[in-house]
Amino acid sequence: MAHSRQDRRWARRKEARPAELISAALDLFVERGFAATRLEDVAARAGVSKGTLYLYFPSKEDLFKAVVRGGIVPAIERAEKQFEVHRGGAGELIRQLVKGWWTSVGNTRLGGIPKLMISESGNFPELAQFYHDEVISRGHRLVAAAVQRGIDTGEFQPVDVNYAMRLVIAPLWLLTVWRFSFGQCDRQQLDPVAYLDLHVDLILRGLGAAAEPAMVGEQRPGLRSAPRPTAGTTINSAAGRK
Amino acid sequence: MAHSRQDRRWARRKEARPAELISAALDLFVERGFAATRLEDVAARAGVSKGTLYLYFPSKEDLFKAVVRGGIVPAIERAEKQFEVHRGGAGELIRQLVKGWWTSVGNTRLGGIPKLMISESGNFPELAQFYHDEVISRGHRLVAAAVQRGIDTGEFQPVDVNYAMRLVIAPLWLLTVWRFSFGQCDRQQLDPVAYLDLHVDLILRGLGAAAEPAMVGEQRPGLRSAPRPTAGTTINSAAGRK
DNA sequence: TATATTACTGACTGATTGGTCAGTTACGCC
DNA sequence: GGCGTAACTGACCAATCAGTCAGTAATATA
Repeated sequence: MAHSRQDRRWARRKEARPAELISAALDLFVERGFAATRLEDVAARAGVSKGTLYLYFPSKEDLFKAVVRGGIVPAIERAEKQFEVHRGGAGELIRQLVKGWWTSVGNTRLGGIPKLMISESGNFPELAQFYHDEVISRGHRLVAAAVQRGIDTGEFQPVDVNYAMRLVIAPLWLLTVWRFSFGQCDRQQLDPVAYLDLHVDLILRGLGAAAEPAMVGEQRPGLRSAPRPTAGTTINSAAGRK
Repeated sequence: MAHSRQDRRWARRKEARPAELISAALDLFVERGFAATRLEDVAARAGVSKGTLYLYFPSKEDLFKAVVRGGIVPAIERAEKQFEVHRGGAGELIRQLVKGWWTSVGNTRLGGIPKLMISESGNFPELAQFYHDEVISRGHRLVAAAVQRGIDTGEFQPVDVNYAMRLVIAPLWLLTVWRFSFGQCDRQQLDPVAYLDLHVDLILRGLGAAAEPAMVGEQRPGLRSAPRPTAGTTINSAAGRK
């Protein structure tokens, strides 16, 4: 044997390198932003030299693209599946989509990508377009379809779906973006799950068919206010947790 | 006379320089981000040379601070005045605060600053802290106080004000951030005023005291659903505009 | 007009870093 | 064992740009 394991200065690992480089790049891009991340650091974190990085990615920009492509697209596809499978009220669907987003994006390392994309969109219009077409517009379509379904069944009021959809996702944007920007400045840590719960409670209540006196008796089963515990308790459940 | 107006290569304008430099820097920082903005370009846009810029601002970072200080802080102070002066329901107060934000920040050049701060917060923790203390936490306090007032008067349900406050402002963040990130990618232009109107309609409806059958008869005067035109019409007013 | 003051200029420097490539070394194959 | 291939290294190059400063010219003052 020419080398013991310790002697070996490096090993050939052609298959593993790209994923390891992308993972390292995700960490550093999210942590420092695109411009402030040095490729030498990315390479070092992946356990290789800068030259090796350039064997797999022709430029810094291409590495950036690979990070975005690899991380987010699968998540949106899972959400689309979730939508197709769902049987039940639109309100419950929206609740589940929000929850799914939290577990598969918001609460993972991927949560840094939205903020990263916002920050760098100006300097990479082409990449912004890609992200918009491949992720954002699909997400928008999904949520808009859920809202539309609620309107069609009479569960929601006939609002403009395009605006309502944006109001549904706005707090999700804020949550991720916040964590990677002013998260450190905020002394009080808020519980993301409680925050999202309250958001869904409020927005569904806001969207819900008017609770006019005449309608109280003939509320549809899907309507949010009845099936869950007392509205006050539910909405206020956020207050209990620290 | 030594020089005609055309001959003169430059003029002494000590008083005007800082404001002009800050204005130029605001444009370029918003357009390109902090790292990608070259000070030579800022100086050129302000009609001076790079050396002059350094006569007024000791470093790029200090210039950045000056941009933030000069632009946003006065706006938040105006909002605080608005709060103190207001007489009327909490719902109407929130509506006015949102409207005021739109006219004095969202719909002006200053609208780019929130996105700028989000993007650069990671690389300038000290500045992020400054912005957080001087702008964000004051804005939070303001909106939280408005929500609290609504709860105290019984106009709103007893939700956790800290979470509700964030839900009130989330769509405002999204609106400004969007314009300076994916705004170009979006083919459909949405009307910000209609968007904000719908937001306020929905969130106030969501926050509103429960319209339980028993309570319908004894709604307080401040309650949102009755005083405005039919809920359906109002909420849907967004749909009408293009 | 002459002189002093200082706002302003712009070429320069030093540090950083994206990207290159000639050389080195692991490893498959005979 | 030894040979060929290609994965990998790291010193190097070139471009960029924040920040400097010796010099220039506008203006105040006398």
